[in-house]
Amino acid sequence: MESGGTQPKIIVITGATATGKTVLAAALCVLIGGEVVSSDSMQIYRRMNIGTAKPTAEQTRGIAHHCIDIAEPEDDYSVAEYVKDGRAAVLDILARGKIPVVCGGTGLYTDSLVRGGADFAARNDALRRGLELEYERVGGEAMLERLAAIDPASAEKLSPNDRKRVLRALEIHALTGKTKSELDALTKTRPPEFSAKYFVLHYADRQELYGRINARVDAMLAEGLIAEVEELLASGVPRGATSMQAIGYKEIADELARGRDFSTAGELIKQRSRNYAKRQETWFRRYEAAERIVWPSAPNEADIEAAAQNAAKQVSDFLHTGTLL
RNA sequence: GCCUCUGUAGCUCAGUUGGUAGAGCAGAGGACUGAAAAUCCUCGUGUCGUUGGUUCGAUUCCGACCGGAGGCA
Repeated sequence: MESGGTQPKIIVITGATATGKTVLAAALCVLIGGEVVSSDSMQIYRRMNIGTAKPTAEQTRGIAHHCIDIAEPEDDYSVAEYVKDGRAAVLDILARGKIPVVCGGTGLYTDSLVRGGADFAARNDALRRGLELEYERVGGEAMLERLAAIDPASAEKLSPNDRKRVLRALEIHALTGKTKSELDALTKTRPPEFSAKYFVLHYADRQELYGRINARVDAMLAEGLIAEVEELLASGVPRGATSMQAIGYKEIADELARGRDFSTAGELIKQRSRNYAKRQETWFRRYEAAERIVWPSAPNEADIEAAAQNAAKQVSDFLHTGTLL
């Protein structure tokens, strides 16, 4: 792979919710002269602070954080925009001679940024609406058959119930004349835009993770998550907005409209967060070359500092090696 | 005290006109290329409340008992 080696190098810190990404990223940046580029699909939105566990002033430790608070909750932000915004932030950091540390739990955002490239068609709302109506009318089986006729490779991997993906594949074809599998193949053949060193955070066992998540949800509720959601709704953010699909927000919004039983809603939020963390873990399995950081069962400041020191050393090795494939 | 309904998977409930049972949710695992904190796929043995009876055979029918809900006094 001698075509590699010219890509700018960046660092990635990821892990399921509540694994301490934010704190570690800041500690690492302090040591290596880095700046954080968030790859979190919900911290993007302004006025959504408590429920997205946005880094607090003392957590950032004076380190610049990019791609946070860059959209309004009523906007429907997406990966497409993120790749642009994140890329711009990374290049800017690099241009200033600093090290970009991409930190966040949204695997698609992280990997899309690293991979780069924008061969795909941007989403087209009018077209998508039409496809959705069509899906309602003829059903998933029929839509999947339609996809199979033009792009059998993609169709084979999808379930007729996976509405989003079936429609997106159809949308890509309608917009570009090319199939999704063709475009996928294209992006796979060319090297990623950035050469990234991944660190993935874990707890020794799942129960530990779940306990952390549960405690964090309780803390969010205590810090005023309900009021935060009420304010968003009062200011006119529609309940169907992408931002309102965030775990913690949709459950509270539902409860505000219904019984106002916030302890039940809290349990639901914990459960959904646990489900989400599991999905994240599944996603991270693909990072075979990643450095895994496993926390001791009750990590304290010293543990975090030690992990940061260790990571800093690996970052330095990474930065000084020639080509990495 | 009497009457009615009810007791089946961790939870909510289906069901078997008698041949030992199945959905949703939870849980576990997996996928994921511009909506991703989203979306989707796979995995279901549990004394069918307890105990007698009828029967070749009962979770299913009958009786008693024990929980639960409602009604009448």
